[in-house]
Amino acid sequence: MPDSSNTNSAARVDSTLSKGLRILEVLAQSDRDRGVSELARELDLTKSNTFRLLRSLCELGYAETTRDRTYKATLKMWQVGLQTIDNLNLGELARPQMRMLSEISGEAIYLAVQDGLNVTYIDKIESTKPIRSFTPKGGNAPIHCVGTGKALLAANYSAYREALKDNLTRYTDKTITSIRRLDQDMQDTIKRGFAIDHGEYRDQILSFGATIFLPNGEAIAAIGVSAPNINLDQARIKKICSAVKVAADSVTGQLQHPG
Amino acid sequence: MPDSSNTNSAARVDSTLSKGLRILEVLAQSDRDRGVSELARELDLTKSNTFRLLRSLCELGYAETTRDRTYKATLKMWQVGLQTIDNLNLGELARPQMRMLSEISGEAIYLAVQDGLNVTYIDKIESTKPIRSFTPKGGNAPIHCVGTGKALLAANYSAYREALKDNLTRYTDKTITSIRRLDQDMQDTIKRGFAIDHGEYRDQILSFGATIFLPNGEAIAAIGVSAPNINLDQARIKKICSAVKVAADSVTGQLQHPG
DNA sequence: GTACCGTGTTTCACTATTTGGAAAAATTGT
DNA sequence: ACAATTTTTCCAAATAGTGAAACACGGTAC
Repeated sequence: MPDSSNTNSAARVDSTLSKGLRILEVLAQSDRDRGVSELARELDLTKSNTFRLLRSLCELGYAETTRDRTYKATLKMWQVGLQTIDNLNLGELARPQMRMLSEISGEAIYLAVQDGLNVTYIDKIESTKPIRSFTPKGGNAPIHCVGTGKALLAANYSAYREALKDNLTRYTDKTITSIRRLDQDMQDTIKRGFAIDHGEYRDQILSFGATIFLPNGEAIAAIGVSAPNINLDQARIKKICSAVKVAADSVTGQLQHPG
Repeated sequence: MPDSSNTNSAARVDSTLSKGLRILEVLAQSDRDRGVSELARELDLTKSNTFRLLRSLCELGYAETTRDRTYKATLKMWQVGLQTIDNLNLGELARPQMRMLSEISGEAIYLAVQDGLNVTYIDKIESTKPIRSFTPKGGNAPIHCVGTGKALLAANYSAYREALKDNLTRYTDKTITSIRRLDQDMQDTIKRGFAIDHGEYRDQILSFGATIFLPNGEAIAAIGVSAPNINLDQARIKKICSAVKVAADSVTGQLQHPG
C-alpha cells in the first residue's frame, strides 16, 4: 500500500504517461489477460483511449496482444526493473553471507534497502515454509518495526526522525509508537551495532538486522534474519544477532575494496 | 523533432508515453544518477520536456530526485515487474508440454519450483497407468533426490552445495548422501541437460527432470516425469529423458519472447 | 432468420495537453 | 565577483491526444 498522505504536491503529471503506466500496472498485477473494455471500466478511461494506449504499449514491447483481442504484460518491465537492482549489485556480494546466515539459523534471511519510510526486500532466502509465489522478493515493511528497517534507520536517524514522528503506525502491542521510546531504541541499536525487533510488526515474529555501509559511510542496505518466537531462546538470539552483525560487516568490508 | 526516421510500419505511438518509458529505461540502466541536461542530450529531447517527464515519473513513484537536481530510478518498476513473474501462469505455459509428456509416457508429470532445500509441485498430471506414484500435487520432495529437484539444483549448485553438504538425508539405498558423489552427479546433470533420479527418493521409482529458465538465466521451475522402474527399459528412459528436456526448453523458449 | 446484446477497432473534428523556446533561478567553477 | 554551467518556471502555439459515434464481428435469445 502506498503511503497515503503525501504533501499537497499536485504537480502537473503528464496524463498520457500516467494512464499508460497505470494500465501497465494493472496488466502486471493481473493473472489473466485483459480486454479493452474491461480495462477501460476498471481505470475509468474511454475505450478508445485505452485501446490506443494498449497499442502503444504493445508497440513499445511492454504488452502484447494474446490470441485475439486481449492484452497482457510482457516480461519487459521485469527486465528493465532488474537493471535497477543489478546496478546496486549488492545481491551478489551479500549472497554468500545470506547463505551463511541461512545455514546457521535455518530462518528467513532478508536483504533490504530503504524506500521512504519502508524497507523493500531485494533478496531473500526462504525458511522452509509453504511457498506462496515464485518470487519472494519485492515485499515491504515499515522501517520503524523490523530489524532491517531499524538498522537502516539508526544509521540515518536524524534525517528521518521528524518524518517518522507522527507516523509510528501500530502493528502489534510491541510496536514502538512513541518517539521517545524510538529515540532510546535507536541509541541502543547504534551502541550494539545491530537492531532487534521484538515482534513489533508481526506478532510473535522477531527479527534482527545490521547495516551495510558504502565506503563513504552511507547506509545502503541492511541484512537481517526473521524468525518465530517459538524457535528462539536467549542463547540462540544472541548467536543469530552476532552472526547478522558479522554478515553485514563482511559485506561492508567487501565494498571497501573496489575491483 | 527532426530525428527518428523511426523504422518500420509504426502504428501511431503516444509520444509522451514513449518518451517517458525511454527515460525510465535509461535511468534503470544507469548506475549513477542522471541530470536533466544529460538525459535530454542522450535521448534527443528538449530540456524542458525531459524535466517535465522526469517530474511526472517522480510523482508517479517511478523515479526520485536524489540530493538535489539529479534523478534516479526507484524500485517501483522492479516491483511491478516482479508481479508479471508471479502472474506468469507457468502452469498454463507448461501445460501443453506436460500433456505432451503425459501422452508419450503415460507416467506422472510434475511441474516443480524450488523451496529452500525442497521442491514443491505446483502442477501435476496423474499417471494413466494402473501403478501410480503417490506424490500428490502441492507435495514436497527433497531437492537432492528427485529429477525436478536435481535439475533445479544443478542450475544453482554453488549456491546450495554448502547448505546441502550435511543434509543429504537418506531415503533409499540409492540416495546420494556423499557430497562428492553429488558433485559428480551435478556435473553430469549439467552436461547432459537433464537430471536423473535412479530411485533415490522412493524405492523403485525413477524420475527425470529438466530446468525452465527466465530470460536472465534464473532457474524458476523444473518439469519432470516420474515412473516405476518396472514400466521402464533403457530405450524408454532415453526417450522420456529427451522429451523432458525438449519440454523444459520449449517453456524456456516461450519466456524468451520479449526484448 | 433477425434483433439485440457485447466485444475490439477505426475514424474524425475538437480542444485540452503537451510542447519548445526564452528567460529566470540556482549552482558550480575560476 | 563573474561567467558558464546547470535546473526550473512560464507561456503562447499547435500538435498530439482525446471522446463520441460508427463499424465489424461474434455470440445468444427469440
